[in-house]
Amino acid sequence: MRWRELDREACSVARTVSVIGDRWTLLVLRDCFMRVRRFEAFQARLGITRHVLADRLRKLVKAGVLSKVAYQQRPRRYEYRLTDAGLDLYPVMMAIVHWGDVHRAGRRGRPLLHEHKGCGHRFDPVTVCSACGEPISPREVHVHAGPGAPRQARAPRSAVA
Amino acid sequence: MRWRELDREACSVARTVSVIGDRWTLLVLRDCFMRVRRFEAFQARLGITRHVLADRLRKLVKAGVLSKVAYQQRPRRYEYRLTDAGLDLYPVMMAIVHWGDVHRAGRRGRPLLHEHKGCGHRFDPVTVCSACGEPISPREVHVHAGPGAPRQARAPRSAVA
DNA sequence: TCAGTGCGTTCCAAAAAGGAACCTGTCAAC
DNA sequence: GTTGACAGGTTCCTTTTTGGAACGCACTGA
Repeated sequence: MRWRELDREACSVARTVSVIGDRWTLLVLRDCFMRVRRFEAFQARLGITRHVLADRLRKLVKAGVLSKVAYQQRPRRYEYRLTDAGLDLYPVMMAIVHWGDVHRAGRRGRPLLHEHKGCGHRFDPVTVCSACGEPISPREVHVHAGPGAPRQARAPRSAVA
Repeated sequence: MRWRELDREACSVARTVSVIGDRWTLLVLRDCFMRVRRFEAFQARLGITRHVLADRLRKLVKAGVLSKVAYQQRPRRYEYRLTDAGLDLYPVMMAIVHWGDVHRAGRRGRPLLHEHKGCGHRFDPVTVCSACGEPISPREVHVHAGPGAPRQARAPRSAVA
């Protein structure tokens, strides 16, 4: 299977991965959430080659995750900002950060701490059920075929995808 | 920056991405959560080349996300199962699935539906604050340097990483 | 002995990434 | 009016990583 075919799979993981499933793309998005917006800034922070950066930004714009906004005319310059769809990737980022905090913090501890402005406390992200509010775990979830399932899909009895 | 240097960054996103930030790795993990465990099964489902599959499984085992368990002697055969650290990636997977469900479902609707055994309802994953239980959004989060922050880090005033 | 199964490895061509230099507008200073 | 700087790319060439198909090995069972 090639990269371009991924988004045609009847699987939400495959479709999302076709947008963000790349090491540089994930790091670019991390920086976007840290309010980095300009080509030179991404390049300096990431140490990515300019060629690859241009490619990734183009793809993210095309995917509707970033938008290119002119911040100056003559010469015309653009910055890249998260769209609403891009902001919706926040739970993905937080889940990634949290896994790293728990499993890769090293002996010095986690690099950053998060504070929730709403309640004023340090916190960790927790994934809960939208119906009952309890935290979810793989063993407590059943999966059923949805309306967009491939025809004749046998119910996959799985925990996720 | 090369792939191998990523895990030395003082950033939980970079460290996690150095483990799972690859299109095939994410799809392999998706299948792991769907109870796929054997080399042939991954290969048949994913259409990944055997070479790359062997490489990704090796890396995931080395990273402590999967473990190799013998399920038969003579000839010795192994299957790959999620470790506890691997199971902890569940929130990442669910966040990815959910983004795909919302933004890439297409007109037929989402491929799969999730049911929470605990409460018996269909649900979506929601990311909440561990302190107050409210859903979190990028604008409501402040970031502070933690104990593992790089020296002289100016507080990055950012939403995530 | 022969076919089949499970899990890889090897080999080669094609695609993607790394690295450094170069190009294009525009302004401002010398 | 030439030189430099800045922002945002593009070009060119080399090194790595994939894709694809074939092959190897250790068994089993007929």
